[in-house]
Amino acid sequence: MSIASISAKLISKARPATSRSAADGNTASGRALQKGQQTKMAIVEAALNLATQIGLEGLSIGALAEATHMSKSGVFAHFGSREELQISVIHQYFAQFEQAVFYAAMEQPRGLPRVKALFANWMKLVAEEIQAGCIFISGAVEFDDRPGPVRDALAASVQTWLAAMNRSIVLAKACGHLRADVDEEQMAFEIHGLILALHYEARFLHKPGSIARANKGFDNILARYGAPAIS
Amino acid sequence: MSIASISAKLISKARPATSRSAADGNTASGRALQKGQQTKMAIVEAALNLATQIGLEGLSIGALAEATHMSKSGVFAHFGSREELQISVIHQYFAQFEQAVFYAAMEQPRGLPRVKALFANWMKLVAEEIQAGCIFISGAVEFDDRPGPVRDALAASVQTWLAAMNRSIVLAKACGHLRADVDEEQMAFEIHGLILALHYEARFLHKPGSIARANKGFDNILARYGAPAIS
DNA sequence: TGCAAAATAGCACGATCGTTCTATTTTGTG
DNA sequence: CACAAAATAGAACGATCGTGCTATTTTGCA
Repeated sequence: MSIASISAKLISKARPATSRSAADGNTASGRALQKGQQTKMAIVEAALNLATQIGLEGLSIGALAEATHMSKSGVFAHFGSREELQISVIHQYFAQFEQAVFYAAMEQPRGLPRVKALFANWMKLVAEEIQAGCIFISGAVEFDDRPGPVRDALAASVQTWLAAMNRSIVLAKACGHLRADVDEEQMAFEIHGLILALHYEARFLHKPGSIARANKGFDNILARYGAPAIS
Repeated sequence: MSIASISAKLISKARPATSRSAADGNTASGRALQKGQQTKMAIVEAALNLATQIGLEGLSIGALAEATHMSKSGVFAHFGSREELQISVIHQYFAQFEQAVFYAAMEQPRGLPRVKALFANWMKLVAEEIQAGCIFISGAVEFDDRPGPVRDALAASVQTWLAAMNRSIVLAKACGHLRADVDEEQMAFEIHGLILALHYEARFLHKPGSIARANKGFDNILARYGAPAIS
């Protein structure tokens, strides 16, 4: 059994297939149409674009209706509530994140190369998000003391990703690519800090050179935690 | 001229003394009353408590009026606009931050002891803010693409603090407490990342052990950047 | 103790929000 | 083509928001 399948199972937890129609949920027979699903996907995509810029909380159905050239109620009917819309956006973002960062790195062999690839992909995404904004970061601030299903969905997505990152570090240590006394959680924590500092200093403070500093920070971490033979 | 005075001048940039009254600003003669200032301070303090929990954007005049047992217009008259209220909250937070983190560390001798004290005070504050929330972090997300005077005030406060932190590192290097080839900006960046990771993982994810990891991360940074004699 | 000014309250406004209800249009299939 | 179901639109609701306008109360000094 390959590591890829293990980690894939880890990160891609079952989510309820973006519940079909409105709140009451297709009471009638299961005659499956498709136009609705199609426009729903388009709405979620537009909502994701809006949410990355103004945040999940700033996302309003009125603005989304205008962006999609639809009526408010037309948009609303697809989700049944604003919370459900926000959760759909989170799932959509997670799917894209999973593809761009996680699966793209699974081509690398397990161990240090995969850890490096995960970080590189993560960096690449966040670097793009200096313009667009990252809802894993903005959402954490918006919902850090606002309990409910939106917060739960967001925290679950983030934790799934961080657990996958952590697991790749554990594997790298098991492969002998890291020092035997490495605290994997500690290493993951410090890497997470680099990403957050990049997002903060580049996106909010417009500080130049932040990308290079995050990369340098990762090199420093590897120099400390890497096995002497590899460094 | 002591370092303290230099750094104090650096961090405590002139701010316009919390402009007296409402928007039109005391058109009449300069007869100085005091009751207004007093209640205004109380309002700002209550507003800060609200803002740390629900964010600067979530801060509403109605909720603030209820919290202070005043009328909406009574609260509003002290600021003239919501933006001015938000700016007052930022200045208030900055003043408290300055006192608890910066000035409290100026007692330590320049160099590594002062850098350690600055980080320790910063950690102590953020650790408390795991419950309360930090508007330097939440505000950065809320205003990272919302230009205007509120964003300007927030960015100025944060940059003032980060510059002070940076300066203490420069001094530590000049004192020979850090390696001669240390990139001070890089070191400050990595420290900032530890603080952000702590806030994220502890406040949003409720992950235990985050405080210890941030402290360990700081030790790791010192081990890498510290002068060999001190380490 | 008066009296002007400051401080506060009360009320209403336009706008926007999420949501509900009821048409109307569009879709897919018998 | 017809017909039922799905998809969308339209209008309206109660609530909340920031803000302006007008009393009314409170304050501090002559």
